Amino acid sequence: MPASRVTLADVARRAGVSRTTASFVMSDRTDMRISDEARQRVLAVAEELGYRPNLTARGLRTTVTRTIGLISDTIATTQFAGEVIHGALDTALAHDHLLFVVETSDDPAVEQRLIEGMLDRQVDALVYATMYTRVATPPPALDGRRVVLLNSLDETFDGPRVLPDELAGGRNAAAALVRAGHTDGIYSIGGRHLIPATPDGAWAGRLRMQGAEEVLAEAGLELSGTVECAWEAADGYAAVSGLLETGIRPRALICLTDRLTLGVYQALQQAGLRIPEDVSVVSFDDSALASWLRPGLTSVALPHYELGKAAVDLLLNGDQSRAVHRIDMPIRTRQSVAPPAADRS
Amino acid sequence: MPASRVTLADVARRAGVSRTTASFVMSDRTDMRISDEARQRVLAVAEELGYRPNLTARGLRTTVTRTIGLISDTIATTQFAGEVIHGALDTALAHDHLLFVVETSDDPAVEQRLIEGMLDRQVDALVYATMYTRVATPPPALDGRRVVLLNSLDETFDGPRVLPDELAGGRNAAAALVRAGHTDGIYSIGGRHLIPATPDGAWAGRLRMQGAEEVLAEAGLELSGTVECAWEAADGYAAVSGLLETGIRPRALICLTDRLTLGVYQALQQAGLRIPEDVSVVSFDDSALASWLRPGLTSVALPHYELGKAAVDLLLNGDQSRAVHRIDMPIRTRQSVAPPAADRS
DNA sequence: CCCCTGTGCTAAACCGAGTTAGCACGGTTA
DNA sequence: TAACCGTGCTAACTCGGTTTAGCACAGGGG
Repeated sequence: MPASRVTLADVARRAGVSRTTASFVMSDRTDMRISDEARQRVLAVAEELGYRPNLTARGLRTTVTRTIGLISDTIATTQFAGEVIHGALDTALAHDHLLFVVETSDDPAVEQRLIEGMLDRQVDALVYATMYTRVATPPPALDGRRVVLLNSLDETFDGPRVLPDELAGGRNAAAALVRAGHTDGIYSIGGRHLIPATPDGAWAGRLRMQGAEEVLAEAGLELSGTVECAWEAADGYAAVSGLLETGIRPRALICLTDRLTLGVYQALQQAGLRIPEDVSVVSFDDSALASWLRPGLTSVALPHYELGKAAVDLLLNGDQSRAVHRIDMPIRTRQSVAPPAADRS
Repeated sequence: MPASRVTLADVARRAGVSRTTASFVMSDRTDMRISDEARQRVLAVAEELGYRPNLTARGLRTTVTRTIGLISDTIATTQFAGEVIHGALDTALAHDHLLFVVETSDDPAVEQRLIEGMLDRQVDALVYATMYTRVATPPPALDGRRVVLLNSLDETFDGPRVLPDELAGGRNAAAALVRAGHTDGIYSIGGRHLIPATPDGAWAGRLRMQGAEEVLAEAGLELSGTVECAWEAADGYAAVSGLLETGIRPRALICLTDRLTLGVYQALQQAGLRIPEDVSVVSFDDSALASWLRPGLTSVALPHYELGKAAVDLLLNGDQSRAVHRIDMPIRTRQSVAPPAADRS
């Protein structure tokens, strides 16, 4: 039974002091003179009764609720949001905050309702997140609030933003191949994501490719080719099948997502090519899939957890500066990369 | 700028009535006599000023916050929690509620802190969820609260529980094969999950197998064999490779998870067997993987969204009866099931 | 003319904290 | 001996709503 909660008044009464005194003791304020004896008495009683301040009441008076809103366009579809929530949650908890988690499904009316709902509950600050990196502008309802943008390219936003460091990620992918000794027959599968929906390529795609090409150039190398295609499993299968049919025998592949790589694996294995003995494969995302594949897929991680963590950290540290925080994309090494076979040089 | 909010007092003043009257109008209470004229005036002013009640203040007085807590053991690792959150969120929103989402990482100390945090914020009710079905008992801190258990087998719990209907799911899987005309060479890969950690099998495994065997028996059929193994990708690969090496040529496989099936696909394709022409495959989970695989995998869905939805529905309908609500596990038909080839009967 | 009933409204208390203003007391100094 | 100061505390107000108790007035009946 939720036996009616112990209030500050209960504590004060039992300790023989006024509510005011009890309040000052509990909030540890030193600008008011309280005898050490009274302080100890209040603390002892609070402990004994298991007093916990009612944050709703406190919130009403102080307008701070120790609560943060996390607005996302999508939660379910991808593993993305799960990790972001996880990172945000852990960080919030470390600072004694809780999270309202909310999903707009990219519907402005829903978004409006959800934001109103959070403001009605007096959230202290908000993370405005999107599932994948794109230009996402927070609605006017958030103007003047403490907000951090997660995964948004909105340059006009006047506050901190958190983004994955895709350029460095691209460099990490190529560096793994260079380190293994690859010098030629390196192909990119997926490329910049030059499909009708994104004719100029996806932001992530452009930066990943740029990073990869930088590293190759620094080693005096270059890509033998790029298959531009969409980033789904079927596209990876088609891309590599096509490559093999033209007689090309790649020695290393930079695939732009793990999903894509699922198809790539199927195409390579169907053609009797062994990973990594015949062909090395690096990918991006480090999704659960990367560890399920055989051999385990070496993949550059999208730092979802760290993105969520960084966003909440910025909010709780009160950082309102207009800066872009790029989060490292570390490579998770598994078994899909090996030195090129000597007999085929 | 968050221009200081419009309060009920503002509305009352402008409408020329007392706060009491304004309050009664806004909360649409009929037990107090308000002239239609006054009512209209208040409503018009509220609309004009864009009045929104401060739910913190209301919560303090009424102890209802229109806020629900969702406690989960894990969020990030699986797609599970994402869908559960999604379903819970949608349903909460439909009833003008918001969700605190929280993850315990199965650490009782963390769980305790999180529950205290939610109670300090006066949540109205809570969903106590686990990532996969197991005996999970809510801690004493939740005694006497409105709680729904999601995915827990705790028989001692005195309230509603929500579970996937695994027995019906097992029936659905087998029925798909029977419907396609399969009569023999049907094997189960994964079985009851009889591994050292779960020597009696997993709850889901037992029910899925029972359901499948029921349906086969009703059609006068039976399994040609079961490979008991763990439910990861590598196990699926090993299981089917092993089967094929003994000279067995299965005609249909019931695989107990999509992950497992990923390995199964690799083993079959490596052996030159075509799906579904040579071997039909049904699976469980309907994860994203099922749609990524080639050919698309027919899979019995774990109804995560519906579980979350049902749990919140029960909470908001005030249902406190001690009942187990089994949620349907519908089969998602793709391309991995076909009639058995005639030439091999 | 008084009493009664119904209508329409409001004053004031309340929820549980935080915060401001100031009081009582003892000791020190002029 | 009064003025002054520091110490230790509390009364009362505040936040923005909900809720209880009851007041003022009009109209009808006896």
